[in-house]
Amino acid sequence: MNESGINLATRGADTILPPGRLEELLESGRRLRVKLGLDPTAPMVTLGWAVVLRKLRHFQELGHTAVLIVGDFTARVGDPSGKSETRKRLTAEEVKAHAEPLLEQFRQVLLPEPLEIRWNSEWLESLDMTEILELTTTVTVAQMLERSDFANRYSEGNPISITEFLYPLLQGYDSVAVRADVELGGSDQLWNLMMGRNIQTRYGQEPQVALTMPLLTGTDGRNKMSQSLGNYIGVTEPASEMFGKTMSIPDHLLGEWFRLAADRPAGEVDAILEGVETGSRHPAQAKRLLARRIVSLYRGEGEADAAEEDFDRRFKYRRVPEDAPPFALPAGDPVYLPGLLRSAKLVASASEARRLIDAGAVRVDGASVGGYEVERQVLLDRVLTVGKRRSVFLN
RNA sequence: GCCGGGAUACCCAAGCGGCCAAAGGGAGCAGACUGUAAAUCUGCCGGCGAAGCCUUCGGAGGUUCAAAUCCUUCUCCCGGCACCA
Repeated sequence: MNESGINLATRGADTILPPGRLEELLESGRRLRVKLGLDPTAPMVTLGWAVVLRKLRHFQELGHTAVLIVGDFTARVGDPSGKSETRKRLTAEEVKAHAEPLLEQFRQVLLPEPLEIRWNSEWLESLDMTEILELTTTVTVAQMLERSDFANRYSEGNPISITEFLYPLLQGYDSVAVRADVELGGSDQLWNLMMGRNIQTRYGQEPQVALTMPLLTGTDGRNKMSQSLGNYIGVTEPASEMFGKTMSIPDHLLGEWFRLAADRPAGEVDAILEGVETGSRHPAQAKRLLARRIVSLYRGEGEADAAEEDFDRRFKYRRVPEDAPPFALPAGDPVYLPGLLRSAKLVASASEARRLIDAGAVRVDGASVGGYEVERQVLLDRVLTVGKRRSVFLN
């Protein structure tokens, strides 16, 4: 194993425990089994999830086996990590609805091989009470309560269910089931990953290395990226969306995003940041580069170029977008615009449409519309936009 | 189990018989300025082919010309006490 292999494996990592062990494993020349468990709690892979997925991919690139565990069973238990209250438990149906689309997206980030995809219901569903009791002997209540999330909740008198105590045990058992050498996770997963080590030891296995990645901050620049907060970019989003959303992130996220979202090596990131700091590189230019890198990763360079051109047309030169999806202009003349905007799904309600028309935000081929009634002539084969981001081509 | 406090729009939070589609803040959307950054400023922020009407203030029922506001009841949350240990 050469130096650069270790660099790739550890690039961007937050914590790697125990110290030195990962290097040993990498140098051993053995093909490692690298585990990443993701609970299908939401239907989309965001750039946040992609951070750990890309880390897994790094190991694939080094020839190691990616063992991706779909936590279909654990999603029904509810991970307490980082939570100030009990996490919602998903039903088997919800899990199933999420899992299929997720698999496809996982494959989009990872290499086709070496890849092993496992569902943890495979071994967790059939655990009997004897084995569960066995599992529970590996931790004490005091150890559980050391975790900051539990500690806070306990001291504030908030409820902690026994189910939540079980979660890290089950996740640890996953490591036993797949014989993991390394387990990856977000930095909020460190405790769970360390529990995996305890449990592996209990089952006579060599304990895994725990490698955590920082949690990616969302497009709002404040909270970690999550689907429930709406501050995310999905890996399946169209190139122009990805590009535009990236351009809208606050400047202070540049370094973090270059490193984690665009997956660039530290040296390159430092050079760019230095350029921005010394004024030799404009922040907006750096962000363009970032956006192009991210889009290239998931859509390819061709689409990245096209997305940038589209971005310029739309926002820099304020021209009408070329990729506006078509929408069939309904019969009738004149056209009742609020109704049209609603049925074209550019707005949620006709009331909202009226307000936006009043505010001058609704345009036909770039020209503001004054009233609610518009002649058919004026709309046919034109691009209708609401603000800068929403548009349709009427035909 | 008992006593007390509470539940208001996406979130926080005022209102406590008519002037309430409901103050204020945050988030969000649109506009100005920019670099779709930050900061700042302006407007909007339940629905409806809309001077009017309809639906909303935890659920159900009631009082009243009139209820987010008063009464009854139910559900859930918070504090204290008791029970248990």
